[in-house]
Amino acid sequence: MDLPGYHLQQHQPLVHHPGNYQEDLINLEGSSTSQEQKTEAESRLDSEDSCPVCGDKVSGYHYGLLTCESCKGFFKRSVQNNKHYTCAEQQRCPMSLSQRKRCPFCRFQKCLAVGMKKEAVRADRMRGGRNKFGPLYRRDRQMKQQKVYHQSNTDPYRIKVETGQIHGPHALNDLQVVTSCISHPLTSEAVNQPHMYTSCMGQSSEPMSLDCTVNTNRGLTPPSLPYPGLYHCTFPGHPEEKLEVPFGYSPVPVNYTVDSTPNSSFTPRSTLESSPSSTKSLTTPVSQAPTQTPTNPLSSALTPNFLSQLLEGEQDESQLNAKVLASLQREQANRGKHDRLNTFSIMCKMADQTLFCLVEWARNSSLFKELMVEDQMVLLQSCWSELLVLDHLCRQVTYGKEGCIYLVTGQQIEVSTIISQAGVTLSSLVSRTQDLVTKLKALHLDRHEFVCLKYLVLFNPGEQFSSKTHIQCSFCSTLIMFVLCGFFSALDVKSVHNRRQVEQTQERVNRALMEYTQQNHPGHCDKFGQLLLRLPEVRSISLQIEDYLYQRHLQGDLPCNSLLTEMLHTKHS
DNA sequence: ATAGCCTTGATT
DNA sequence: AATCAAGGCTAT
Repeated sequence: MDLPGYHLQQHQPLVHHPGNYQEDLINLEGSSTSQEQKTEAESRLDSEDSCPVCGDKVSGYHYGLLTCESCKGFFKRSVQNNKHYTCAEQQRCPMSLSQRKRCPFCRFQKCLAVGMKKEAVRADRMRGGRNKFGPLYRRDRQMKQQKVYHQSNTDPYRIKVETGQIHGPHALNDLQVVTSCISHPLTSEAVNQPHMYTSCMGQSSEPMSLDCTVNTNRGLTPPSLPYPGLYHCTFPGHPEEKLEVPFGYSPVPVNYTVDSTPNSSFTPRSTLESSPSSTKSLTTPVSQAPTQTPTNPLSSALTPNFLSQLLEGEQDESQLNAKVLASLQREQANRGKHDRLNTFSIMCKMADQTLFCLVEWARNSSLFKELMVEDQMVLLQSCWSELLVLDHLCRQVTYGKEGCIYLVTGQQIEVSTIISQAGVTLSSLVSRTQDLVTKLKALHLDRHEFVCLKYLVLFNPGEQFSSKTHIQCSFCSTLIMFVLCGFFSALDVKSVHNRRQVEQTQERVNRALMEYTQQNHPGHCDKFGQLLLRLPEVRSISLQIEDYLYQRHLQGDLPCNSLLTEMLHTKHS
């Protein structure tokens, strides 16, 4: 996240939406009678006037969004005094005007969850004046007005488009921001609107989180490690529409594009379709290459076909956009008014779903399937964040407009918005990622080259986890993988068993990339070298993202039950 | 510790 | 000069 994008570089999470993100996000208005509509309108007004934390009367914008006077004071005291609360119950205490005093822990968590920003509490205690969030408040107000206007003028059967933000249940730091900006309503209207600002701030929930980086949080929120172990049951957070999970038993890969148009070159194919031919060709020793030298497994003649095989697994972007967007909207719609995902959380969800798709992509790859399951897992655990970054980069190079980040949902967020709201870490990630995007755009990276880079990253036998530590650390992840995959035999994931096989595949892809660039860009003498030179930066960014996400995770900012969290846990534990 | 009201001061 | 969000004060 940026996360690759996700990173949000989330938490793209992006655009913020100033509006109420609660309402905005993904709201389906519509199907209600006039009477119901009136009720909804009333409740909407209520929610706009009520504190997203406790429901009390809002007194103005405080630390990022509209809240009541008491929660403002509570939040200020908590942050200024670096309070560490604990919950005597299950950390799910109800928060209302009458009960807000009962559990400061839950109240503070709620404050963070709805998007109150610790960084808005001044360390120097200077009074008066305005802070850097002033413009946000203004935008939020504008968005709300627009929203009201919109609501009163829209077809009831239309999905609202507000932009929601994403904030994590707790304040997120930087990433959140990124992510957050996601707009809320992820409707098509939101897409392509550079200013999705809206909801982030919204009182509601939106959060804008962004970086809380600095001390604010630390300590306030005990690390809540979300490992409910629910994973194996429903795999929450992942595209429900999937019928299969990665590594599923079924030979048929998930087909996102069931209803997709066949003409897209990105249209994914089922393994059933592709495997027969691809498997053969991929596994076939190079002997067939006529011009090839004995020592070179890859022949020029084979390259085109080889590359086309690699491209077969690529997913159609528009379908991916729609799928992720729909999934987020669905989740948001299923949440309570004050339980909406904040920007950071939305970004994390986006990253999580993207990750899920990438795992699926790998799993459906003929080359990857040749590896033993244990090695597949080692490789994925090792390169997942790099794949996310690469995926994000490709999206930006292909669809991103200048100064904007194109999210996996198809929405766009202005980089400046993210930077202005993100913390140091997140801003740095976004900047580094955008710099890389600029370089790749200059290189005119195309799909073939991109897919080769993905494979090079995937088939990197470089660092593996090792030994017992890994076994322990990766337990959750491994468990999930097994559940998802139906594998029950590989608890002893260590390093790649068949290193040579992985290396040979990597070399093969490398060779294909080299030949491709030489053949298709003869004028660009060193495009191949230039592309490879970007990988270290991808690696670096991915590691920074992992660190960032892990920190947020320790603060309890990451949504629970996500593959993303499990991957992080595996690596960091 | 809470929360309503007051003061402050950069921005508009 | 008016705003208004941030910090301060203080009765409860």
